[in-house]
Amino acid sequence: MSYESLKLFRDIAQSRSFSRAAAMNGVSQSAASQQVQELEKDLGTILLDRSTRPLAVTQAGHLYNDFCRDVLRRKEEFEVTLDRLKQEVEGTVRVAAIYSVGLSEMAQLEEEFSRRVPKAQLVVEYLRPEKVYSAVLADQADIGLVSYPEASRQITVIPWRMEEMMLAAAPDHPLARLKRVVPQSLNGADFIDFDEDLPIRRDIDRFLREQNVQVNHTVHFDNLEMVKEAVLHRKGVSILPARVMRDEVAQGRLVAAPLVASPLFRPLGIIHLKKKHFHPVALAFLDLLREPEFKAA
Amino acid sequence: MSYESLKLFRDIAQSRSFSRAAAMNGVSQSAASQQVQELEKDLGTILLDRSTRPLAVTQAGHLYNDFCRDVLRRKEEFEVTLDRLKQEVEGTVRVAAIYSVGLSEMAQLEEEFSRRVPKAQLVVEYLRPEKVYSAVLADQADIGLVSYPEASRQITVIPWRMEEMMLAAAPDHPLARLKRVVPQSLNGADFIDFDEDLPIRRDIDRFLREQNVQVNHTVHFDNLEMVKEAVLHRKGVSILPARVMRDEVAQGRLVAAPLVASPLFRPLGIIHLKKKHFHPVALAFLDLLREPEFKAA
DNA sequence: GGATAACATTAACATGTCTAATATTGCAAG
DNA sequence: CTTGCAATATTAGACATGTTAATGTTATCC
Repeated sequence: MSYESLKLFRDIAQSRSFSRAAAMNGVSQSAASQQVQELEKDLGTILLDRSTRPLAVTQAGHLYNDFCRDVLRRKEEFEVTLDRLKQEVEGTVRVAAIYSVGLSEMAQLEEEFSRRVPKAQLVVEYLRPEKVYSAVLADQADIGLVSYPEASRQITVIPWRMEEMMLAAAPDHPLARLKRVVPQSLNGADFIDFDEDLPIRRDIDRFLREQNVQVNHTVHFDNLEMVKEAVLHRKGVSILPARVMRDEVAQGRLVAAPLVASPLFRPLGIIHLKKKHFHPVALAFLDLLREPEFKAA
Repeated sequence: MSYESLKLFRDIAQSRSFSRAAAMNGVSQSAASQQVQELEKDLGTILLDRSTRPLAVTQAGHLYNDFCRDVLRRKEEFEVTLDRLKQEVEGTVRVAAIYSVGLSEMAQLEEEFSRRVPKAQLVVEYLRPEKVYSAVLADQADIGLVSYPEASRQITVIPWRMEEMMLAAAPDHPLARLKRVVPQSLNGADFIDFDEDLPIRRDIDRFLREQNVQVNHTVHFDNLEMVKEAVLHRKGVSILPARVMRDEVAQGRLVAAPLVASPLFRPLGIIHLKKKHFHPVALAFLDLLREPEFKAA
């Protein structure tokens, strides 16, 4: 049995002709005849009465014809539903990102993406870093955007961009007058930290140690936004990615000074399940992410 | 696609294992794997996620699984309905017979048949000869029982039995005293005829002519029962099949005397459509009809 | 009763499907 | 992190199934 056979029988029963139905289905009359004979042998019943012209459909033939119609209709239904699902799934890219990738950045990305692939839908969710990992692991997000990305058994990392870190200070802070900062300038300054278990904290600590700088550790937070907020409120200085301060700098509420000598970078990465099969739309989004424009932004 | 494939996929999805489902369906694990791969290629979608143990059914996989279940259920339903139809149709033999085959004869046949094939049903309809032919032609009867059977383009004849014809007379008729009748005894007798267009009439006329007998034609009827009735009422004598007079002879209401010299026979035949496909139960009935017991009765 | 149009039959052939053997992969235990 | 086990994937060749083209048979019409 095959869908072609079902359709063929249905057409034979409807047109009351083997040859016409065979032609309709692009097979020879012989094939049609043989298929029905085989079918009748299997069922142990005559379905069509060929001893009259045009042929007659027997009672059992009508039952089988109804069966064919029902199955073919159900198949159509399945195919339509599947297409809808494919459209839905394959037209959507689900991204989980940490807050600090920047909303304006993502808005720009979304705009460009919908321009290039108009039928696609981009769903971005902003989550705390560990939630980004679990969203990707649970296949609730196709792609994750995180800082200091970590690969694991199930997760693959694609390096995305390196964000330059700068000294962050309130405009009226003494250090704010410096256009460019040598690390030693920070000696003894009140410093706003990240929590000790965060990779960014380890990176900054390493940097300060290498530069032989001793800062005055004051408060610490588990996320970048709170650190920035604290700097804004003049609780001290910190070292933050330049890009996340862009708005505040433009508004004159914050000063970002490049670190001379040895610059410091925060790596951002794209993570996804190793086993993930990306559909074309998702691949298009990945391509977009990796273009210089967005890598550099 | 085949029902086996549908069942296989359903079992894979349910058991969440290729190998178990393959074993259940009596095929190799390799075959199961290949079938699903082919299917996924056709549909352009992943149905099962094998990168986890046990495997996971994707959203599309669930859709397809539902489709499989529905089709298989519909197939079961069809098969049950078909079996019922077969039981109904193939368990019934429809017979159309002329009146003069004899009710007691047929009752005996019915009894014997239901003893041999208990699940079978025999439907006998008594009709005038031309109605028997049209019932067979219209496939309203599987088998027809007629005298002087005539084959045609669509009808096949199976000779059934030859019924000996005897002189029929009322017990007090002068000819009733004869144990055996030579045709010449009939010379000048009042004779009750069949209508001229009936084969039995032509047969009797030929017989009388061959024997150089001149009878006195009185009334004529279009059927055997009326002729017998007329003889009973002493309107004259006639020549009738011995068997149809059995009851009246036993009751002493009629005398049946064999015709010596050249006996006369009425042929009975089984007729059916040339194109007819007899099912086993019908064949069993035909076999019964053709057994010596019923051929000779 | 012969012509013709439809269905059946046959044999050669192509295609698809299965099995057996083997490679690869996911997972869990050491 | 490696190793072993169990599950799935891959491959090639045997086998079955379905198709075609040619030809035979049958129903119907005139």
